[in-house]
Amino acid sequence: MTALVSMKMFDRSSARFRSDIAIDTSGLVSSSSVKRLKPGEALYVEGDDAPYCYQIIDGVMKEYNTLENGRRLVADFYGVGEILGFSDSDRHLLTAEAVTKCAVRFYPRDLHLRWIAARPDLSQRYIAALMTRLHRLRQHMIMLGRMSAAQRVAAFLLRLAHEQGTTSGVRLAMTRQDIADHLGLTIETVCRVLTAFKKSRLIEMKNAWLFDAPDIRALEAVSGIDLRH
Amino acid sequence: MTALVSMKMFDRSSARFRSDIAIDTSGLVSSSSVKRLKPGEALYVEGDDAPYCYQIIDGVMKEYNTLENGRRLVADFYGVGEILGFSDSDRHLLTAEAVTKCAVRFYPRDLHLRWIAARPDLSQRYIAALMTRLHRLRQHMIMLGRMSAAQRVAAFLLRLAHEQGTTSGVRLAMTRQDIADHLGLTIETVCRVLTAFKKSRLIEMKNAWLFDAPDIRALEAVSGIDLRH
DNA sequence: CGTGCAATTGAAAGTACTCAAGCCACGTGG
DNA sequence: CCACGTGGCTTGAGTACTTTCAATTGCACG
Repeated sequence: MTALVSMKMFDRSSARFRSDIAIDTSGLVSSSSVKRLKPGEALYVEGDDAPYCYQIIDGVMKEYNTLENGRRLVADFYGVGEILGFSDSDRHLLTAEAVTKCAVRFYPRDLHLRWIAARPDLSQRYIAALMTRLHRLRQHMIMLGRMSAAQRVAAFLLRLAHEQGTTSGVRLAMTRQDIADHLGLTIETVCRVLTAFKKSRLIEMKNAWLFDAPDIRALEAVSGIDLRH
Repeated sequence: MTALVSMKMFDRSSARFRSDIAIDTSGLVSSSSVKRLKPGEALYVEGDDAPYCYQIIDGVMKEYNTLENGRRLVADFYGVGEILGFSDSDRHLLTAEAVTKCAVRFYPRDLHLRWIAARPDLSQRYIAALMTRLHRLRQHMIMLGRMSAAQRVAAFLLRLAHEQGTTSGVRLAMTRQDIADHLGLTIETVCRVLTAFKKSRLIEMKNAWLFDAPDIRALEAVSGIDLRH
């Protein structure tokens, strides 16, 4: 009865569902419940108490925070198997919201932490998961600090293709605004770059939320970095 | 004989030496040694094995990585009491280099981890330290993704003033290039912004490495965000 | 077949970057 | 003691890229 979600540290080569952040929570399932969310519905809000940890069972979620000037920064998008809320203090530092229809399992946060603290091996795993997230953030910082709009969008498309394990029919679950806020760009710039990619045959789009990347190498060349380790 | 360096989670109001990342390492001192570094000297290099953890005894260090295109991103600067190398996997993900003359204590990393794993309370602290660093990175991401050059420089100056606990004679230990690479700007832009700040009396500079901020409020207004929690 | 939201496109403006030169403090060697 | 070289900082001019503001188009839904 161990519904193990293995944690593949620093191995994104086959991370179809980004299981590198996932943690084995089988021992906690007994004390968990499931919540369903409609697109746009919030799971928790910045500043809220953080009594629970959440694991995504189905759908895509995003975490973001809103700045004083009304601008937004989407910290990251999360897919099936990923844990949310585990890296915050006792209050959530970000808002989590459903991008698509979602189902999440949740269980008491203190239980999660106590349960982990009691088992050194799990502490290690937990620490490793935090380090993975730290590493991801660093990669993202490089993007925000040192890459052009085209490079950022290319890198983002590559990430999606990679996660979904395909180069044709890759799904853009999030809006252009979400992408823009994730990449530190405006929505218009995202559109323009996508249009430029289409014109130069780097990608093809059946509709606004589905694209093919016929030549991954070319896209990687545009992105200027490769995200493998 | 407990030379405690307390960890003040999420309390930077009195973080003169950013002790929020510091960890009590008194139990490890016996198995540690001290290394001295000249400015520009590397403590470890990206890709190196990570057999040690380091605690800064004196001086200022920086961690950065270099990109394919030769550009650089300075992840962060670290002062007395802070721990380096603890948040990496078994290989360093960043290069650490002395900004000023430095002294660091170092001890075996696996010992550090095993020692921590054996004590649940310390696991918690370690996890908390990782979360603090995660939070810091997020703050920095906001800067890189959503703030103008002037806002970034203002925020950086405020951080230094805050860490050094003074508004007059604040020391810029790092070069303009380091600052630029930390803020995701060019060296020229950093200079121009500093000049603009001088002209508008937001700061005064005796020389290139020492500044006064007579009106912190005004500087905070320019930065657009305040870094308190 | 409207209505409304999201995406796209265009034109103008602004911001930060690139390249290039000048400045200044400091250390070295004649 | 001073010319010279070096490294880091500053400034200027021109350019490229991204944003802003303003329509327009496209698509899903009632």
